[in-house]
Amino acid sequence: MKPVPKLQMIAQRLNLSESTISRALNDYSDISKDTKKLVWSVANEMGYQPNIYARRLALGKSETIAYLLPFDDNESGGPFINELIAGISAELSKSGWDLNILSPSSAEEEIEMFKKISHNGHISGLVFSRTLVNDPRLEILNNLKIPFITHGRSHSSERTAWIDVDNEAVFFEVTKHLYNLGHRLIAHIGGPMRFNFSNQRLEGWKKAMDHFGLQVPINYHQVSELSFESGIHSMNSLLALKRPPTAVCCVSDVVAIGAMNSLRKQNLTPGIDVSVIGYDGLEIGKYVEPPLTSIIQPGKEAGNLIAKKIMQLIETGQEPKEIQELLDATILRRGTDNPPLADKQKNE
Amino acid sequence: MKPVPKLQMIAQRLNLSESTISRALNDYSDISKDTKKLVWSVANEMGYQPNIYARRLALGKSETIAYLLPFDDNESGGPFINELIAGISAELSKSGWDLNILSPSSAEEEIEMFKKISHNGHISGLVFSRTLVNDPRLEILNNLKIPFITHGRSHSSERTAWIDVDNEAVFFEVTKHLYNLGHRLIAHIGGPMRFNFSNQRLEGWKKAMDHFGLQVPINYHQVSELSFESGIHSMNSLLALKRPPTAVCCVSDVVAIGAMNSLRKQNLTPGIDVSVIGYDGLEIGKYVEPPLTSIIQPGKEAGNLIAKKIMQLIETGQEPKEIQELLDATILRRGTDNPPLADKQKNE
DNA sequence: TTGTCAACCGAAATCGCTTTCGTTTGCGTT
DNA sequence: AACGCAAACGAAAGCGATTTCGGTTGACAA
Repeated sequence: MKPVPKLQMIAQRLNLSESTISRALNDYSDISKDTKKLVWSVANEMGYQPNIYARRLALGKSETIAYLLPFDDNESGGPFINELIAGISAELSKSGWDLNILSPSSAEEEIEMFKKISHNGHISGLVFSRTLVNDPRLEILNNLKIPFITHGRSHSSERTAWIDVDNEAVFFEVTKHLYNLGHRLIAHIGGPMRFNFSNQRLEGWKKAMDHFGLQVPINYHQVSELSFESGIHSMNSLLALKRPPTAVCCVSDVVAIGAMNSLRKQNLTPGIDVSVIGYDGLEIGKYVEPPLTSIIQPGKEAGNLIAKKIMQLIETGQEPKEIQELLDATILRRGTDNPPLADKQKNE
Repeated sequence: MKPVPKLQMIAQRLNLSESTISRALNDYSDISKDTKKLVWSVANEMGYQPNIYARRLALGKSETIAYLLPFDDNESGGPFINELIAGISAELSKSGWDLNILSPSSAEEEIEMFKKISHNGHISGLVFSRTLVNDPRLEILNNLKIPFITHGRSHSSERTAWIDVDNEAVFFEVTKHLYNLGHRLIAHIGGPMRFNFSNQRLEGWKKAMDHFGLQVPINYHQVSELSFESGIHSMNSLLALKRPPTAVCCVSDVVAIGAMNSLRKQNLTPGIDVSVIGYDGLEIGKYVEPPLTSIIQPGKEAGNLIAKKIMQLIETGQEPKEIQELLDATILRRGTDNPPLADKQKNE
C-alpha cells in the first residue's frame, strides 16, 4: 500500500524544500506562480492532504467546533437538530474544519466541559440550540472567552452571536396567507409568554391583523402550554366564542394537532370548517387527517450559515453582537389551509 | 490568565524530565509508584490535560471516530439518531476520544469521504445507521480497511461488526405480552419483505404464536408498506376477516397509527376493541388517541455500546465478525394495549 | 565592474507529546 | 573488591506541519 504522502515526499519529488512546498500550498507571496502550480499539481496527483494533527499543533489552532447536544431528551428538536448538524458539518468540512459532538449528561457536566474547553485548546468554538429564555450559559461562555453561536435567542443575547428565525415576520406571513385565502376571522393560539418566541409570534400575528385592518375579537389570542391537551383546550375556548374564527395559527404543531382534535370532537373538519396552521414541520403533521399545514425552517441552510459565522467569529475576532441574523421560515402547505367555508358556499 | 499547563511545566516543578512525566502519566512500569503519585497530584492540581494534537501526532493515532449522517432526510431516524449520537459521544469522551460528524450529500460524496479517510489518518473508525438490505458500503469499507460498526444489519454483514436490535426476540415478547393480557387472536401487520427487519419481526410473531399454541388464521399476517395509508389498508383487511383479531402488533408506529385510524373509521376504539402495538416509540404516539403503546430501543445505551466496541475494534485489531451484538428493546406501555373486550365482559 | 533590490527558495527552530536507548544508583553476590 | 542486575530516570530523536530569517540568484542601474 502506498504510504501516506507528506510534505517531505512531494518536496523530494520536486527537488524543493519542505518549507517551499508548505508555503506554496498556503499561497505565500514569495513563491513564484510557476512553482505553486507545479506543487499543486503534484500534490493533487499524490492525493496529498496535510496531517491535521501536525498542522494544528504547529498552528496552535484546533479548527474544530463543537455542537452541544441538549441533555434533556424531552420532546421536539428531533429531526431539525439533525439537519442543523448536517448543515454545520457540511459547511465546516469545506474549510477543513471538524465538527465534534459534545454530550453532557447534566448542567454541571456541561459547565465542566466549558471549563475544559477554555483550558485546553481542543475546540475553538461552540454551537448549541434550545437557548433558554434566560440562559446562564451565555454569561459563563463569555467569561470563559469561548466563542459561540446559539441557534435561537434569549433575553441576554444582545451581546452574543446568534442565528434565529424571524418569528415575528413568519407569523405575519402566515396571517397574511390566511388573509389571502379569504379568512377574516383569524385567531392565534400562542405559547406561554415566558418564551421569547411566544411573544414574537404573537406580535407577528397582531401586526398582520392590524395591517389588514382586521378586528381582533376579545379572546382571539389564546395562551396555550406547548402540549396536545392545552391545544385542545384553547381551541375549545375559541369555538365557544360567539364569533368563532375560521382560521387559527398556532405556536407549534403539537398545539395545532390538539386544536385539530378539538375540532374533530365538535364534528368540525380541520382545514374545511376551520383552517389550522402549525409550526415546526414535524413528521407528525403528515400523519394526521388531513395532513397539517405547518411552518418549516431550513435546517441545513441554518447550519451552513452558523458554520460560516462561527469560523468568521473565531478567525476575525469580531464582536459577537455583530453576528446576529434572522432567518426566514416557509409555509409548508399540506391539507389544513383552505379558503373559508363561507367563500366556498358563496361560490357554489 | 494562567498559561496552559504542559508536560514541561510540571517537569520543572518536580525537577524531573519531561519524559519521566509522560511515562508516569501513561503508567509505564519503569517509573516508581511514588513518582507516579507525585506526578499525578501535581498534574491534577495544575489541571493538566495533554494537547491532543501533539499526542495524536506523536502517536500516529487519531483517537476519533466519525458518525455518518444519512443524506436522505426522509422520515424516521429522527429522535433515535440523536440519542445514539449522544450515547456514542458520551462513551468516547470517557476515553478521551472524539466523535466527529460527517455529512455527505450524496452516495458519491460518501464514497469520496471513505477514500479520504482511508488515505489520511484523521479518523480511525466509522459508525453509521440505516444499513441498506444490501449495502455496498460494507464492501467498500472493508477494502479500504476502515474499521466500522453499523447500527443495524444487512445481508452481507456476517463478516462485519454490528449492533442491532433482536427484532425476533422483541416481537416474540410483544406477542407474549398480548397473550398474557388474554388475547388469543393476534395478528401481525408486517413490513415489506425486502427489509431484513420485516422478516425478523414476522418470525418473532410466528414463533410466539406457535409457542403458545395459537392458531394463525389465514391472512393474519398482512404485508404493509411503511406508511400511514398502507397501515389503514392492512387493518381494513384484518377487520374484514370473518374472525378479526383482538390485537395487532405492527412493524412500525406509522403503520400502527394507520391501523388505529382504520379502527376509528369503523367505529372501533383502539386499545379497547382491538389492541394495537407499534414499534419505534415515536413522539407521534403520544399525541394520538389513545396514546400508542410501542416498542422503544435504548438509544443512549446502544450508543455507549457502539463506542466501546469500535474502540475495541480499533485498538485490538480484532476480527469484525466477532463484534456483533443483539440488543433488547422494551415495551413502552401507553394506552393501546389492554385485555380483550371479551374478557372484560366475562368479568362483569 | 560593482552594487542594489527584488524575487525565490532553503535551513532550522517550533508546536507538545512519545518513546527508544542509554546512564546512573543501589544492592545483593561471590 | 569487583561484578551483575534491577530499578528509576534523562537525553534526544522523532511525528508532520508552519514560519522566521537568511541566503542565492539575476536583472538592472550607476
